[in-house]
Amino acid sequence: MARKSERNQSAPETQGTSVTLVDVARVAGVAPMTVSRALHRPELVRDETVKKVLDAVRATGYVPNMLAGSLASNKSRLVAILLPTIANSIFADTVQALMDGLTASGYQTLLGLTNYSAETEEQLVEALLGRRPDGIVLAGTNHTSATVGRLKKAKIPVVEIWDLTDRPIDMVIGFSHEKVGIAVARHLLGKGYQRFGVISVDDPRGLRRCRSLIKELARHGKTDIPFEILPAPATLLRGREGLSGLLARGGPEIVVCSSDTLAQGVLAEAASRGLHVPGDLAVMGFGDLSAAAHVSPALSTVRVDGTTIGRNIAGALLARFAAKSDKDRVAVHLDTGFSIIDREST
Amino acid sequence: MARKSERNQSAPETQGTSVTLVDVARVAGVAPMTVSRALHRPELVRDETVKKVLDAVRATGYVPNMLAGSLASNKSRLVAILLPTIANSIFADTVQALMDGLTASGYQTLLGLTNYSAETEEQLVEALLGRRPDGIVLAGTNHTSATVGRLKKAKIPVVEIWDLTDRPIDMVIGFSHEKVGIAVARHLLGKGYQRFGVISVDDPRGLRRCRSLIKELARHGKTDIPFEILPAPATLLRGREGLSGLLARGGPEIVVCSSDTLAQGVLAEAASRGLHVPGDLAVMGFGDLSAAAHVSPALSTVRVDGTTIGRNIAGALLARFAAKSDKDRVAVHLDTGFSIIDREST
DNA sequence: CTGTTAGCGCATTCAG
DNA sequence: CTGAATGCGCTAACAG
Repeated sequence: MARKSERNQSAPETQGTSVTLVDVARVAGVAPMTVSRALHRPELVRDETVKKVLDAVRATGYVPNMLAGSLASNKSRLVAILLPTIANSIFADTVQALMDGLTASGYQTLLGLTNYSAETEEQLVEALLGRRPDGIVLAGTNHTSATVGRLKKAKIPVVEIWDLTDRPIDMVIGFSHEKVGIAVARHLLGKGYQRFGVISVDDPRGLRRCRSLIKELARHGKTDIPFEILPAPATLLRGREGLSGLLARGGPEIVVCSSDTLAQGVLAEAASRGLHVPGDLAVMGFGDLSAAAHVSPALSTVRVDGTTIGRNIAGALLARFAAKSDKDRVAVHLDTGFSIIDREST
Repeated sequence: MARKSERNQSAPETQGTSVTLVDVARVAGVAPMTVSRALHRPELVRDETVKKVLDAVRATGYVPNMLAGSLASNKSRLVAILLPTIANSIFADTVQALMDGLTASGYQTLLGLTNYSAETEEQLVEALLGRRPDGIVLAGTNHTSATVGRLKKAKIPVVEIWDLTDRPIDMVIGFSHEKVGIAVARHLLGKGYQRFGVISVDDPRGLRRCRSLIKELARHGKTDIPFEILPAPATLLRGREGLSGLLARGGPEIVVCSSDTLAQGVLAEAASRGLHVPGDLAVMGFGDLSAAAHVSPALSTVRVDGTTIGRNIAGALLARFAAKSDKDRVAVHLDTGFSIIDREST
């Protein structure tokens, strides 16, 4: 069972069995270490030698084994990202920008889907940590204590996103869902609305936005707000169901939705019932879906800039990766804010 | 710089520096190999010993280093997935089901976004192959020859999805976009439509569906079909723009869209212009978005069951992973089909 | 059922 | 600028 490589050097790309650094080194007529350097730190190697190595790489079809590299260097160039779901994800823009930033710097992405379950998240964190990622990104700030413990012990940069907390595991980049609720309530009250309706899917952050809204409304004397909670994830159908539910409970003037997707469903249901938006019914959404505000000229929404958030996350991680000493470890606690886009002119 | 572990065994979970198998073995009073077995093949170890090991694992906070494990065993338990984009992805259900299936079997997912570029895909494949994934999933069948070469040399299961081809790299699970176009054309002609309009984003598969439709219409004497092509990715705004464009070129009776997202945008634009669907304007979409068919009771669509596709992909990969000899390597070339859901009763 | 031996493929460290 | 030695943490294969 001779496994040492004795491939025919004159027949390039002929074998499937793994080509190693040693093979490349032999073909190039240099030491393995020189190949490694030529590939990763070419400035330390004479141009001529680099060229020989590169030719040998092409000739052999060598693909560096990053498992071995990561093990030896104790750096994986891997970032784990944990999201609730990929369906209709409000995180889409954030993830896109984050991954773009990481990829541009040579990092790769491990994805895990928690399905809104802190227990699932715990298992995923445990498993993903086994890959020794250089950093990890988690949606939200609500984790089991075991998860938090693991993460703190891992001694790698952790970014909790799309939320804020006073007791972050490490870094936080997000905004206050309570503030969103309050801001929306005040905004709508300021516009003179009297009869409210609220629709949310059963997502922790969405619920907090809506509950905060309802609480703020109560503070202004508006109580017993009809509130429809539907199963996650948010879909257009859920939005339609939500509006149907609200209408059955007496039609509101304004419907606030926990997400743009839901709001789109509400618009669809309104259209099919012949309700004019915003004349008969005003609708407010929430999200970073690029086109959300364009669904209907009449749809208002809370806009969060996912692309910027994603870039900031990538930036925060890359800065940490580049940090030499702990002195360089900037603390990131970023309130990314949000804005209310009001399309209405009632 | 002593790096060998000499942690205080009585102070559990006290250190961040990596706990290794050897540490656990020492605490448990067994050999390292026994720890490995107790963790991965407990049926080969006496229950009592397993228990000792598990206790030691908890006491030390050990997290197995899968980089080392993968290197030694030549199995990474990693699957790479390459998609065009994560935004409004028509693949969402597919990916969700695929990842669920893989996760349930202990596999983890490396994600890469190609942005609809075969060159980007090529670079990603090269980089991801460095992690030595046990399998790889690619959206579509259009790849650079370098990509194909790399993939074939890698000797791992490859699944091309959401399309069909006569010359697959390895396995294929998808359907014919040409057939979709033809089927839609015939269906709509059969319903008596005369004036067609088509909207697509600049996505290879979407374009093929639409071009096939237009070609089939031509075969039936309908030529010069207005065709709006907009920049990817598909958004609601693109749909609105598309309809505006078509209306400027003389209103069609029926608008066929390359995706449900686009169709939703068309519905929104139609609503804001006071056009009744399907009375004034019929709309046809395409996708696997769970709620798409519920946007409007009047929206027709081509339905592809992404969840089933995802399950099949996971199944095909897992079967390959389990295959002992090449004899067990089932060839998978699966036409998953599609169906036309017609909501209209003109 | 458990232990021992020998690497997996690479990068760190030091010598030249 | 290049090379040689050493080991990252784990598991396959074999021995007991």
